[in-house]
Amino acid sequence: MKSCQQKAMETLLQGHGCANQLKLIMDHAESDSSMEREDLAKSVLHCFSDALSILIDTSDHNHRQDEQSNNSSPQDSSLVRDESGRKSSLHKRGRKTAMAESSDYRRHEAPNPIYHDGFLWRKYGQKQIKESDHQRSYYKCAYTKDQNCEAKKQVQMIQHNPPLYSTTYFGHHTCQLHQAYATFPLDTSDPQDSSHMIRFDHPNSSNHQHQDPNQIHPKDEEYTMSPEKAEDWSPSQWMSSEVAHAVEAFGFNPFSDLS
DNA sequence: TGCATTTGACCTAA
DNA sequence: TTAGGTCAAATGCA
Repeated sequence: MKSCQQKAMETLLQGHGCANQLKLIMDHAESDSSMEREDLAKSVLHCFSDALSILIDTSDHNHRQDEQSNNSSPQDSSLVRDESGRKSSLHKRGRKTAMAESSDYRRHEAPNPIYHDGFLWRKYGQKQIKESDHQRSYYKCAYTKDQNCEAKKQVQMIQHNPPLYSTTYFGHHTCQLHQAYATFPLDTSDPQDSSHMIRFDHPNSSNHQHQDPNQIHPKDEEYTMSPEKAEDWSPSQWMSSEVAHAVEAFGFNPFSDLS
């Protein structure tokens, strides 16, 4: 397992180096290096996506090991317990069973729901689950139709205090994610901001309307970000929780040098 | 006006 | 019959 962490660290360090190079190039924006910037942006995004995959897999593996040790009873082996000790219906019935038992099923639990995990999601449903006090949100890849990508995820609060969210991924992304990100817009209208923040936006998405599809509507009692608060955003707030935790665990912040 | 989200209805497996 | 998953019209926002 340690090798996975090391692999993730190496990937993050690689991304760190690319980000630094990008910063240097942007500091000398008068030079015609748009191609180089694009390549570096690609590299940075690729590194974080890879690290993210590694960390999610690692987290999930640990979680399953915990479950196996906690559920030593054979008849309980197919059940997942949430933090309150309640047996989740995740593996119990219907389509859920087929989805959950597929090899493409990955689950992650964190104090914050994973909104910015490097992929662009579109919410297509929300449901009150009988055995849970909280609603479950259903997301599918934004490129489901465009690129026939079948990746999906479910986000559900499983514990209120302290908050704990379960994010379950189903299927693999078959969309050309990195290709799409390669052309993401860096808003150079404000050089200060552009040198501090790399946004994981897609130019064809409606994010240019400042409507983040991953942002939960206030109605959901989830999180929204005011412009004042956004100024105080640290990487741990806008990166996925996995990457942020890795940054903290490995004792460096790849973006701290960018200011 | 176009887009994403919301939400009630419908579908389907157990 | 029940409950989880999905669809699609309605709604809201920029």
